[in-house]
Amino acid sequence: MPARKQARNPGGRPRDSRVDDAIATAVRELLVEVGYPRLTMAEVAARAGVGKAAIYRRHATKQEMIFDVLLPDRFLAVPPDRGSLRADLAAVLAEVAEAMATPPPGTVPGLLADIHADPALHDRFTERYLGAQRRTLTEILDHATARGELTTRPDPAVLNALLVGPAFAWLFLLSESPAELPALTSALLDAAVALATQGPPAPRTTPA
Amino acid sequence: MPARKQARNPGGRPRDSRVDDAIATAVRELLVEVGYPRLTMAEVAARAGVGKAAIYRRHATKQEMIFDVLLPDRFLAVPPDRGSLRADLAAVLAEVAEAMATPPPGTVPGLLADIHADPALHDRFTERYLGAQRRTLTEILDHATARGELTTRPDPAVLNALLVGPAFAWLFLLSESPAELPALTSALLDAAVALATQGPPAPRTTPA
DNA sequence: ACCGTTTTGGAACCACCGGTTTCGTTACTC
DNA sequence: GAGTAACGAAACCGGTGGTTCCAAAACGGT
Repeated sequence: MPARKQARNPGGRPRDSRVDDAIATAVRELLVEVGYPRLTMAEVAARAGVGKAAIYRRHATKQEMIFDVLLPDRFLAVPPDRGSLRADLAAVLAEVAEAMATPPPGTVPGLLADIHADPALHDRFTERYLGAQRRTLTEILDHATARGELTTRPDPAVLNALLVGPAFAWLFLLSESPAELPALTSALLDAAVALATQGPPAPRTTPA
Repeated sequence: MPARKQARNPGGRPRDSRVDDAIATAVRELLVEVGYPRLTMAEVAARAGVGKAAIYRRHATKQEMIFDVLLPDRFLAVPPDRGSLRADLAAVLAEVAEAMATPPPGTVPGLLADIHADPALHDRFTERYLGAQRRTLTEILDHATARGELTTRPDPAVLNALLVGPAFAWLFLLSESPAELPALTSALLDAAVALATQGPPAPRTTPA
């Protein structure tokens, strides 16, 4: 049985918050140095200067440890209304792009593989990350609709895939440089907003 | 030192091709049943009815074994000219989408994580997969340019990210159903072709 | 001041994994 | 028939994830 995540204190020694920070820092450093598959719990403990027991008291498994370090609770807050559909989408897309581009290249795919392999992790990811993102996009669409910027209201999931997907493929499938991400997302946003305001493209004249 | 991949026979017992098939089948089955991270070489050997030595005689590591099984040499052949930009793009996109959607959900992210962690694998992936895809897209753009379907010629890597990315995110980030992939890619193609033929969208009137 | 509770770093422990090697056997070429 | 290499099976090794135990230390309640 994995260790519990939250042991409430009616008494006894409180947790040392510097241990939490040391673990998180060690995980981030080791992800950069050895990559996701070669990260070991023993090395995290050694790097952080803590015992393995202190780690397992906070995180049940290696996968959850990395998940917790990379996706803290305060991920994707309520979106501020920036006055236009494009600005709103640019803000959330920039936040997602930065979250994907910050850890070393193999980290996000590795974490996704573990998420797909473990139903419990998959559920946590769905609520914490996808749910928040869906709510954010829905709110952005509400604002755009109120402004009259939309001719049709797209499905949030489809919109999410269309916006985040290219940056995703750019970084992890093509292994291209994060430096060129802003240009890619900017062009993508121009195209998406143009289509959304002009209505869907005319049906093609040549048969498929 | 890992075992060699190709030991040519001037004499001696030839390789049993049924062993190759048994290994590939076992890998595919086990990927479905236990997922990428929990696939073990011992179980592949047991499932295939084969000794571990026979596997390592063909594939140097577990990562390369899965890579070889999932991305055989004959991946992405020369693209037939289907007469229109949309049809050409639809053909290559359908092929890529099928390759991503066929193995179980965690497989592609897991393989990508290993590819990013191992420079040798990364090189093989870049030439075998990305190189072929880049050549295919370049050829498609040549045909479209000759037909006068393009106002500006996009960069193949950007085009690749814009086309494949949404399907990528749809399957592995959002964990949505592969059944709805054709609708997603079809709408995406309509939009992309409309933009490519009409020229880039008009610059936005509201400031960013 | 004392006691019970909990966390601390450190170390030991276990089952298992990836990878290599060895074994006797089998199938093919020269 | 001699030589060679692949075959299935099994043993082996270093290392890993995860669990548990330990004595010391830090806190709240009384």
